[in-house]
Amino acid sequence: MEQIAQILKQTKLFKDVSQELLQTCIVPRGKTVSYPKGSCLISAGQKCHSFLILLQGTVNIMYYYADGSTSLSSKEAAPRVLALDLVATKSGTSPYFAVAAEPCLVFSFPADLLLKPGSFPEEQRQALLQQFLIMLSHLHMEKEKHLMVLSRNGLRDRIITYLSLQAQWKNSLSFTIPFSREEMAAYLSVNRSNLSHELSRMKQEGIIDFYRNSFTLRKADPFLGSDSQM
Amino acid sequence: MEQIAQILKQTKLFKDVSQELLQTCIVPRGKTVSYPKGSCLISAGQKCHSFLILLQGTVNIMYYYADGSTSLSSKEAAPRVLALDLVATKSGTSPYFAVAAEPCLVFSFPADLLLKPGSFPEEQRQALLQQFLIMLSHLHMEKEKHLMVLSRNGLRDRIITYLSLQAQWKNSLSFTIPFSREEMAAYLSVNRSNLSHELSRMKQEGIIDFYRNSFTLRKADPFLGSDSQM
DNA sequence: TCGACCATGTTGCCTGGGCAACTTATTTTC
DNA sequence: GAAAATAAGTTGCCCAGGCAACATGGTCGA
Repeated sequence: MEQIAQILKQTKLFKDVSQELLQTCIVPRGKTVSYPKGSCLISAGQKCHSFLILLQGTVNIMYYYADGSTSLSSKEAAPRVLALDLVATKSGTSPYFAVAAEPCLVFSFPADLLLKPGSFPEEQRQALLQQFLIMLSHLHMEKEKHLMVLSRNGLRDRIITYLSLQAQWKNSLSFTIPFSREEMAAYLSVNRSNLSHELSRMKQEGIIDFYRNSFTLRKADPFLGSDSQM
Repeated sequence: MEQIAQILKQTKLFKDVSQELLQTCIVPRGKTVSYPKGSCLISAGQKCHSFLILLQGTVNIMYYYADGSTSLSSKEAAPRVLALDLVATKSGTSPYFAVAAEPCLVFSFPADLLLKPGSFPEEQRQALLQQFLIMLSHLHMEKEKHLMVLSRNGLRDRIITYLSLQAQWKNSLSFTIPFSREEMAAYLSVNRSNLSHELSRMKQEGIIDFYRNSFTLRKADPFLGSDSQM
């Protein structure tokens, strides 16, 4: 049980909160649920007014469309706060699915513990709200980057935009991405085999180098990477 | 000069703040700048730690790429708070350009007026931060929707996804969109003439009806629109 | 009322990239 | 460590949609 508070403290949200406080104010008011691989932590259309803390496992944030097709928005690994963006809205209605990519353990507690005064020392609560705001804006920037990628039409342009943003974010021309090829293709919303093909071509042309999910940009990339975000 | 406070109060951010308070706490600490059509209120890479309040005019939020191509993220009309998403981040670095689509008048003030205590009655400030959070999450949802649209590959799928989300948002099968055809094409990141063409085809097939920027969905759309967002 | 201008709609050509079918590499299982 | 399973890379076909060039209709100023 103290394990929960311990993992909570590893999240960006709670990093500055004492484990004791978490143990007394948060842990007793939430609950822990485990999800088998493939199950949904959050479904589109569902309302969510609780913070979900991913204690163990990884989840994919995905969009599902009427015709059965899907697309990958992001991949989140424990320890991680989910549903940040949902709890701040009035309705809390999710546009996306959060799917367990591997077996997950999730601790959830009502968002009002943070959003409303009372259940927390007020000063702490203010600090947490501040942190919440920062995390939300961070999440927002991730979406902006994704939009920048998907706004490009050509396959190669999409790849370059994505890799450049990654390099900028990691502040290095060499970096690893969190995706397998298939996931990368889903994130870029392109055909997997074409993606592989184009990557090979770009390697041959000396633009990039890569092995699996490790990439290196070879030529000066179009983005003059100063500091990136956050 | 009181005009400024008056327009400020029309924004979602300040709607619950008295005009007097705005006049004393905000207006004297900010400045007003006018931008000719086509000029940049915010450039990508630039740091922004001020709230920008669009008093008059409209701006396009756009991404610019190295090869000169652009894409349209959104269109904002006065009265409106800009740079919401930037001020919450540490660096405040913008990934996008805010371009005056018509002559604009902008009032800006340091974000710290809200983010840090001192320059505002504390209770008011808390309420404003709360509102800020809601607005940011709203903005975030807009990006989510845009992502859902751009994740679709087919032209028709993109159109349907976009129109369905609009219908859901407006809570009606008939609605107007804020875009001209050209802007709509830019938002959808598709070719304008193909967009027109496909729209016509869809009209002929009885799926939709439209005239200019007024649309009506004819057939049951794939999204079971309950309440949408916020 | 006319002409100029801009937004929207139409047509056809051509290619980028989706898709399927396959090969090769890598990891897992017993 | 061989077989099976999974992930990555390769090839070719073919059509959706980018692009250009043009047609139409709507708006505005004189």
